[in-house]
Amino acid sequence: MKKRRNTATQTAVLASLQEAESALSHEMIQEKITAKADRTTIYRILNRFCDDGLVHRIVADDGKQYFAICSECEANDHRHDHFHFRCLNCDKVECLDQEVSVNLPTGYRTTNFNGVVSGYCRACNA
Amino acid sequence: MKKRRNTATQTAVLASLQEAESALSHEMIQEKITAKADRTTIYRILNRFCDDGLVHRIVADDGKQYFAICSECEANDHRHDHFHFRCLNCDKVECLDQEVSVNLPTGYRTTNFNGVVSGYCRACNA
DNA sequence: ACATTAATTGCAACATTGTCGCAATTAGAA
DNA sequence: TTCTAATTGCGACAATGTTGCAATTAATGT
Repeated sequence: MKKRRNTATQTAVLASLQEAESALSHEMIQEKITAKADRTTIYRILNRFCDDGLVHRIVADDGKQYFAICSECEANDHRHDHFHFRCLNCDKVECLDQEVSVNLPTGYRTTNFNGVVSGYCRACNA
Repeated sequence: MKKRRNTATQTAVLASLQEAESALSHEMIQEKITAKADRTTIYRILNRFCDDGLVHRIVADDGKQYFAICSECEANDHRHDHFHFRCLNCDKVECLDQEVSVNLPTGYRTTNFNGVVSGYCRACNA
């Protein structure tokens, strides 16, 4: 693993993800952190977090990337084979803790799982 | 359902999807069809096909949209709750016929399923 | 065959998302 | 403090997808 430094922006991004109860897009993060930081920097920080296995990336069905802390990954060998739910109204992306195993044809090798279900969450479903 | 017309481009796009053994991105379609057509037109045709339930849209983990004919949907009430596999090397996106049911928290309503697994297909895995 | 009407197209412009190169900062170690 | 490499900010860029609007054109009726 490459050597890392501690910077204010980095800490702020991490904190925003830790406080969040759902996955955050780059835009949401930028709005959350008070310290002003360049768009590019935040993207780079997030990519670094992903590389380091600190955070995992979800590509939702809006084509956008969302990021969430790997809360239980340290323990269980870093699997992200669970679904996420994206609310079409409030844009919240949250984890559904339902592990899924996908059967692949022989000879296939998988490196990434990305399952997103979208619809309306309880708050927005009224 | 809105009234539709038959045009050459539309037919060509549909044919390219029917001939394909996998889901196609807009770009792949444009390369496949001989008739020259504007990028915008193809996007609009594909959106129309989706609206009409002729085709379904997959958003892969590269953030791009892929389109595939609804082969078995006429019959079984139009569910797309199966996974797709995207090869990181040859970019092919194919259906995995494994139906998945996702358990949602109460009060949630889902309108769209989007499951993509990526990795290397048999041909590219060598 | 012709006229009418509305669906479709092409073009330009635009928004958004995400990445990259490069010079300037800056955290952490010596 | 000094050095080195990680990080940042800025600008530019690529890619994807959408929209407005004028021009075509397929399908319908006469």
